[in-house]
Amino acid sequence: MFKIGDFSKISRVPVKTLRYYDQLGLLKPVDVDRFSGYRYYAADQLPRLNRILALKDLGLSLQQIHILLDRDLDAGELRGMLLRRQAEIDQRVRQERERLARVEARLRLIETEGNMPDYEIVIKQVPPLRVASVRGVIPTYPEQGELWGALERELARQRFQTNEPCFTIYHDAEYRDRNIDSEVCEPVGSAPVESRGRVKVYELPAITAASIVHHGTFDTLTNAYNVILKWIEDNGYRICGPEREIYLHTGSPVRQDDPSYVTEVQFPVEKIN
Amino acid sequence: MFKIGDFSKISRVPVKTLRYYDQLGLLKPVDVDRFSGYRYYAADQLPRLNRILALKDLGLSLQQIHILLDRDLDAGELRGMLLRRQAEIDQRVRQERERLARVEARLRLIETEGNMPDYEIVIKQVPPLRVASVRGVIPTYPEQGELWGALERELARQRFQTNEPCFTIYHDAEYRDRNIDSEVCEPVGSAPVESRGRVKVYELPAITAASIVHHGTFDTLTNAYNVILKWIEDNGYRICGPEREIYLHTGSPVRQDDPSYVTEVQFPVEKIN
DNA sequence: CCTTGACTCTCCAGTAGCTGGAGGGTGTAT
DNA sequence: ATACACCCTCCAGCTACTGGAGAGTCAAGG
Repeated sequence: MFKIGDFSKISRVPVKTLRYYDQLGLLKPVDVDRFSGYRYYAADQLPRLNRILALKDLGLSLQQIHILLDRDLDAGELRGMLLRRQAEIDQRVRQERERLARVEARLRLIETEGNMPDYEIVIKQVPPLRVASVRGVIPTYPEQGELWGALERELARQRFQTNEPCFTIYHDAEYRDRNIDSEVCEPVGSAPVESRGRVKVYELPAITAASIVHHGTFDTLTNAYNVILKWIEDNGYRICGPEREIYLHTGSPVRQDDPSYVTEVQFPVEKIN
Repeated sequence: MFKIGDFSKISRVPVKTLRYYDQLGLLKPVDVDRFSGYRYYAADQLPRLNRILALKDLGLSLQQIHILLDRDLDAGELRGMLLRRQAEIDQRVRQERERLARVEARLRLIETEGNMPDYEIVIKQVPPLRVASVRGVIPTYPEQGELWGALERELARQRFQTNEPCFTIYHDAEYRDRNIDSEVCEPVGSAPVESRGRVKVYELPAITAASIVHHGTFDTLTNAYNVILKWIEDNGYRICGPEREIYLHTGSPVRQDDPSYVTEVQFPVEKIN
């Protein structure tokens, strides 16, 4: 019979941990003095403790170990848990490697640029979005106003007012500065709005998007485009849909030259391999 | 200006998380209504939030991010943190891969054996140990008693009494059942015990050991030896010193045939590569 | 028998980054 | 007026411990 300190020395498990395992019911001392509360362990409790350590070392939680040990070590059950663990660790390793790659990319960026980048790119899940939209080919960007006008008029007619940011989807597969196939959208949630004329109401599918936020006038927005496109390429993603340009400033009339404007660009992407 | 829910929708960050970041001072809303306590965020806070998300994604803690952002993004500091992170992740990946290997080994074991093994092997750090010992070549195992006798007599003479388990070190490089070079040891801690005659008092170095605990009579101890030797080979370790056999039963007279005996075998090992 | 020092006990708080819930106030639309 | 969505604060819980306070216990030495 060992007092907790001796048992701790033999097993190389901290006293606190032994007490914690006692509390969890994972490893109860064979005897507890009724008056002093002292815990007494027996040498033949070492196998159980070692089993706990071994399973813990495989990455199982104490709860899982508790279950396994108390069901008398059912091999099938253990196998199931280990298979799940295997998959988890496998994924874990992959994630950590990707993270490592990102850290390295960031380090290279610092080497070349000498300081923090002006932009951050974030991958986000965008949920399905019910929108009212007008799509059309416009000669040049400033003429998008006409599409917005059509959309606004119809929504006003249907007595709908949004408070969510509106955005444009650019359907061209490549960049152009003339004859741009653009679709101006306004989220309508579950409001009773219906398609009519050039205005279509429908649900955009959910996407996984690389996102960048630009702060400033529109004419410097191309910077953000360059940065995010490079990022997508560098980080093993592929563009898989038309990009969205989201106008985060509040207040409707879109002018090109307000330096307080905040615009988000989202490219739907998927991971390569 | 967005209420927290809208800002949450835009940024895809849960409301609770935004409140948490506010609490930490990591991202304060531009305005808080004095009366209702409502938080109001501005679109141009998105870059900061995204920077937080990006750095978090690299695995930095919120505390580290806080420091970085509030020192105006010192590139050198970030570089330092990222280099450290890189090393951490690198090690993490290695550890997880080793763990994966162990899980796979365990799964194979289950496949072949059909159930949980009887033994668990644990790697433990054994600290330096000051011992009194008697070493000698004994014809056969039962004759170890003579060495114990010599040790006990001398320690009794020096008025020393142990409460720690005693053990034997086997110095033969390979297994033999005759003329065994064995050293019987008793830990003496910092007690005032001195070498005298055949009894040597000195400090054993710390070791990293693979350990197995055997429960039962001595004649089945070879099982444990077989299991641990196989384990060492299978798990990429190499034996790098003489093994220790530790007698964990309390009470001195060692008889061979007590089925309640608990014995631990420790092989000093090092990881290959 | 008393003291000293090592050991043990229980209980509480803290770790990181949230998440969930209770209980109550606010804002807008009908 | 009322319904409803939204917001607030505060508290508890997650994992596997770790550290500390304050108090009791044990064995040895004087």
